[in-house]
Amino acid sequence: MKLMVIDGNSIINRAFYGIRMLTTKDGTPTNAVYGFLTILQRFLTEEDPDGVCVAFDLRGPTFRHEQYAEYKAQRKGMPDELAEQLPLVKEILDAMHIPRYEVERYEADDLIGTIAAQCDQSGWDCVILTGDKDDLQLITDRVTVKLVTSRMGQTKTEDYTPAKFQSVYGFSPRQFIDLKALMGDSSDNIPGVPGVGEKTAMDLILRFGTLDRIYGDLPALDIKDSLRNKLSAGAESARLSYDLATIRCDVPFPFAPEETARRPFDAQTLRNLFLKLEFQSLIQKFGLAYIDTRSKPTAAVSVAHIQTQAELDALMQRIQAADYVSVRPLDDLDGVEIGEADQVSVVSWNAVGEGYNAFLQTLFGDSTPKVGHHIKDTMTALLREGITPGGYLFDTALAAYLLDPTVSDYGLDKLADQYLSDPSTEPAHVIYTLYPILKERLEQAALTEVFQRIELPLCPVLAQMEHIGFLVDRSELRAFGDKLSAWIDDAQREIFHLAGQEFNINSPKQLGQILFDVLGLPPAKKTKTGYSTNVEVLEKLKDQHPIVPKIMAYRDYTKLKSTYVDGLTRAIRPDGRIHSNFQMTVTATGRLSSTEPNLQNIPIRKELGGEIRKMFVAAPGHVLVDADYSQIELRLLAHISGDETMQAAFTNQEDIHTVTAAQVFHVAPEDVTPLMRSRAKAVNFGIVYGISAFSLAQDIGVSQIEAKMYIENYLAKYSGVRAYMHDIVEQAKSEGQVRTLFGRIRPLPELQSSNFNVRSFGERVALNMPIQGTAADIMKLAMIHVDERLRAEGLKARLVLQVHDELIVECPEAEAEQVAALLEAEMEQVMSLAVPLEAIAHSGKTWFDAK
DNA sequence: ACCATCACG
DNA sequence: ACGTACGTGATGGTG
Repeated sequence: MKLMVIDGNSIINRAFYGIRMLTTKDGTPTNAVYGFLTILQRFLTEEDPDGVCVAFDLRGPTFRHEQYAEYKAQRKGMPDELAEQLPLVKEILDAMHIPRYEVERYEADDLIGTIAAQCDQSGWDCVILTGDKDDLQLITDRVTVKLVTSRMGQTKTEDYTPAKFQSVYGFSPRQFIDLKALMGDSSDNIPGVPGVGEKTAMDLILRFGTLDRIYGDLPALDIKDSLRNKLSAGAESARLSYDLATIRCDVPFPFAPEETARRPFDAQTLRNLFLKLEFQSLIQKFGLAYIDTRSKPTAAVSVAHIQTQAELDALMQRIQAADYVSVRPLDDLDGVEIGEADQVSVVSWNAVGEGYNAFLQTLFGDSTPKVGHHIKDTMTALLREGITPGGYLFDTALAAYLLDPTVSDYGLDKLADQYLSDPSTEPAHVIYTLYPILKERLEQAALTEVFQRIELPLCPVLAQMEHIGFLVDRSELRAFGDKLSAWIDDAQREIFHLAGQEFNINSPKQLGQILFDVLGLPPAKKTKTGYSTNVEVLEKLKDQHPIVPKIMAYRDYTKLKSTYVDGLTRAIRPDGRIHSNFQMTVTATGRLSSTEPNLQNIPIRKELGGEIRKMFVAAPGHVLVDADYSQIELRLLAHISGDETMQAAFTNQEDIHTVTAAQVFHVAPEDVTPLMRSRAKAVNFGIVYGISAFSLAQDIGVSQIEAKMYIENYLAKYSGVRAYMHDIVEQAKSEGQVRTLFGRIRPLPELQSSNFNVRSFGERVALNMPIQGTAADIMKLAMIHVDERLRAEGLKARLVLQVHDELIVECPEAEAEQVAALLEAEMEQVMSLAVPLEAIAHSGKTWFDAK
């Protein structure tokens, strides 16, 4: 068994002086509390002790003052900002059910000594967490000290065992007292021997061991007479210091290690305290984000395997009488699990046969209220089975995503661990139990609107898109692939010839060796594994050796062949169409992602890449209508920041990059050159991403000084943007998160980091997420409205793809114009901003032609 | 499993 | 002084 005992005052002191000041909105200082809790949480995790407790000093005089009036006499009281944080720490420890000890007339050290001695007696190991070296004297085979030091905001610890102590000091832990008796301690006002400092004292202890040995035979000691005289004169002082420096291990207070046994936190109280102190990141770290007092212990869950039609009928009757049930499909809908309050029923095609399809029809129909987990996926599977899904109230995965979109996995096991006090092992029952809890959590986080208005209604739209897929011209794709193969062969042959040897061009390692070792070209950059050979590096080298442009062409061809021609060909289903997966719970900003295959990164920027888009086609007699938002993120920046100059540019339908160039370069708009416009465009993008002069310079190839000037000019002209950049970061720091205009959140624990890079990243995200995320919200709403209108107007047109600011609809040729107008209108009218939203539609037989 | 690279908004 | 723009996914190579 292992006990961790914490020197409360010492750790709180470290935290106070080691971390920059933090306060709540009403000015309560919190940095010491925050630091203490961070350290506590870290070592509870790292050490995983069986018991934990904290010892504190009390304000009044101690037995040492009675012995020696000067003891700690000159020590100033702690600053008010620190003193007022102490009761907060104690309140939090109480909510964590961690015992804390303070005894009149004794210091925390003495309590720790006594606790350590008790552990020794009871056969417990003891770890002392402290920032105070004095405790090193307590080290034994069972007692170790974790010494905390904080430098530059980084908390480090050193573990002192007897061996470690011996190797550092050269003598044993108990002799630490002898050392202090000789050298004294100015901060505690322990006198030591006048005239003997650290160096002399160390030397004496190393040679003679203890105070007793030194004074036992002072006249015969082999030392200089001057030192002998000092020791002699200071004898009484040394004895006193020895006494003062000795930590008491027999403080009369009742203690048994068992009483420190770890207990669950009072999660509700703790959470409320953290909310009051604005410790959003700690709510996450301590796993308090999802607690709910109303989650009661669940009754035992029975599992019934439905075998007969009669059982199935009985189940259906219960389902229709219930407020809701949970549904979890098994093996591609060959079966389903139904969750109710105290039971789970498994229904499978194998077991019930005939009646299964009718059962599914009712179960997934509009009039059966139900909840699920990743319901969009279930809906897509249902459409494949010819069933139109409806009646979904809730999706536990989507809810968990909205509560924290930065999590990588919303598996049921994980959610049960986080949200439920008494996790059931039956997945369908977990969904059933999670529903009311997550619903309440959404409400508390003000996320209900995003859930009800955006995420939930988007599910059937995406399911429909996945179900329909995008038609691909397989034979054209194959023909293009054959062309690429021939070009790749040619390029490879020439590369081998120019290199004078064969090697794997796809291997950055081998390519680096050829370019920089064999051919002697100058390496421009390195990665952590070797030379960098990326396109920027090759671009710089392309005039220095004919092999370089060949390699660039080879890379272009192989990328197109492997990822697009071969990759997409593999994804074509028997219906000739590609059915991508639109993930709703992946991005931290609220965007969708597209996988297996990814249709959101089909080439367009380079000419040859555009060929791939020509393979995405409309069915015979149909066309594609493609509509995209123009400058949606910059328009949102203009709206959200309130910058009137930028708003005017959009309201007057001016070209934003040209206007920006005129502002940044101090010229009239008609005098803006293409180079100026393209640089201004880079600045506009950079601003949205949370710009730095370094990166902007890198991006557009100007000096850092020049880039800095562009940014300065930009922010001088768009002063509302400057104010926004400042204000949003401040707001994010105080709230621990940012929000889109529709209320979607992203937590930002990075802003609390003591690491400069991590914190800077958090600041950039705080700028960007409200913009990128609001654009995502707007697009999702547009999709819901477009889908609704297409159906309401009886059109055959259907959405097939979304690429963040672009929608693609496939429709009969005759519908093209109506659909184009409908798309533009619905996209533009999603919401009214301080600037107009603009969407432009084109149509064509291929995706390439429809842009 | 991770890295480097490169495709997109 | 820090190290360097936001959000993604697929591929081939490597240890």
